[in-house]
Amino acid sequence: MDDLTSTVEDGATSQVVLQQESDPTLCLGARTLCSARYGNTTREKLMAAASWSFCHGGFQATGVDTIARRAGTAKTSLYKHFGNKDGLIEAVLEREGAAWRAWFFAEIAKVQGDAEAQLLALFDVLELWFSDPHFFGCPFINAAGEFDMQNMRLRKIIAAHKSHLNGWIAAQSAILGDADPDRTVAYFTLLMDGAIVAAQVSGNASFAQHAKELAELHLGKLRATALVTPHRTDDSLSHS
Amino acid sequence: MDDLTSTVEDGATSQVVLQQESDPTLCLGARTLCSARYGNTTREKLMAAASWSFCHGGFQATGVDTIARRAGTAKTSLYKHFGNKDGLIEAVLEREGAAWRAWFFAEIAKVQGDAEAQLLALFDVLELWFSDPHFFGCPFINAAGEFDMQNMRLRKIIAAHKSHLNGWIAAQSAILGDADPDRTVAYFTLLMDGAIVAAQVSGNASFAQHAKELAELHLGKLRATALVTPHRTDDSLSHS
DNA sequence: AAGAGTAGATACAGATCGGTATCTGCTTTT
DNA sequence: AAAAGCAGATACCGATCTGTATCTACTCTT
Repeated sequence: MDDLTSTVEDGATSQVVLQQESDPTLCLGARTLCSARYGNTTREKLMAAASWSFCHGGFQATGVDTIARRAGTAKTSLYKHFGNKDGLIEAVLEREGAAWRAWFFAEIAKVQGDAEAQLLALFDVLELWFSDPHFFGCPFINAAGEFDMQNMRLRKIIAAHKSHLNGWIAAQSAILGDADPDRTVAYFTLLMDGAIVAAQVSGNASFAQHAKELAELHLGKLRATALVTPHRTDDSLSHS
Repeated sequence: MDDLTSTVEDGATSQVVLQQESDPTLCLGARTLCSARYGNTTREKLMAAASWSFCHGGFQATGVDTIARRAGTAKTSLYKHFGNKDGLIEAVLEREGAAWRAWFFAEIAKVQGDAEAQLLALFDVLELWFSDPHFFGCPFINAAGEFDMQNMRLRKIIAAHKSHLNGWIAAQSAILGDADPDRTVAYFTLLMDGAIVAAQVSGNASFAQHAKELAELHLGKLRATALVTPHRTDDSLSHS
């Protein structure tokens, strides 16, 4: 709680993130994207069934009949609630994304330490995620591969998800005196996406630790330059 | 002395790779996975149409009728040649993988320099790939997200593709005196997969350069520990 | 010239796809 | 108690899916 509070106060973006993400109805007991706990309403049952089916069998390959049957509801209820299959997909992605972020940041907040420790703990939480037997990769990445990226609705949802993550990373790196947070965000995006895909394809969760090692290399260099020039830009550094 | 020749002679694995990959019928004029040049036979036309359709619209969402229509052939010919849709998918993945690797290593070989320069040039070639307007991500990664990884045929094809890449990376890092090539291979797998996914999702090819920068961090540390006596740490690098 | 192999065209099969219409209950609100 | 709304059940729609059967036409080999 202490670490979480200080982090939220220091990072303006992460404050917004964590406040938006708090959803008591989620009650994340498990850690995978496909196993967020849902309620007993028809809508919740449909989203739970759809989430599991989409993550496990793909979006396009999973039919609405399968989802309705798995949810124990009527197909008509699915269309009354979500309009069409695309609406269901979007609702599932947004909900699972919010549930994942809530779990992710909560796990990170358990770790004690400064901003650098928090940033590195990110990869330990990733490894926890990869180790779940129901880990099927990141639904957002899978959706990006399955659908055309010209799909603007999908682009928007994925961008919002990444924006939450990037905001937190940028805030943490700013605490460390990072003169170029955008670069650090790009590095972390690379390492996270790479670890997710590599772990998914190989079935080996240890890629999270390899990503952590590469992140340590960057943060180590960051710390060295931050100590030398606390509030200087990179250009002035190269001329010295 | 040709760089390619020396590289092949030095790395046992890469020698096997490059010899296997040489296929005169491919004649790669373009650089995307979906645009390997195919012949005029019915089988070639089918594979060309299937490759483009699968990469552009996904594997499961693309029907065999669409492929046959695009190829200008009869659907019966498709089933006579490939048995079923899965056979066609596997043939396309293997062929496109071989074509991509042939193009990839040929582009790298154009770069002059030692093994470290070659390893870093890898990311410049990736950026070239990302910049292609017909870049739809890596078909192997997309297939991994779309199909269950329990699919053993698919696992085998993807593993073979990755094995080719990993063998070359391990050989190059061994030339540099790397005491732990497996670690370097894991790092490069991470960086390549991450760059591919990040570029695909964001539509920004510059992630290849960010991956290159992270690789430079690792290779720099590698060079320092290889040249300096083993007890020396990397902290001396920061103020040079 | 005869036969074999390849490929095109067409039609079809059985299943599933996304999506809708209709009707019957049940619960909640007023 | 009456009204309103939600959800289940069923049947159905047209389209598309993978895969097959059949028949014809062309080319290459012997």
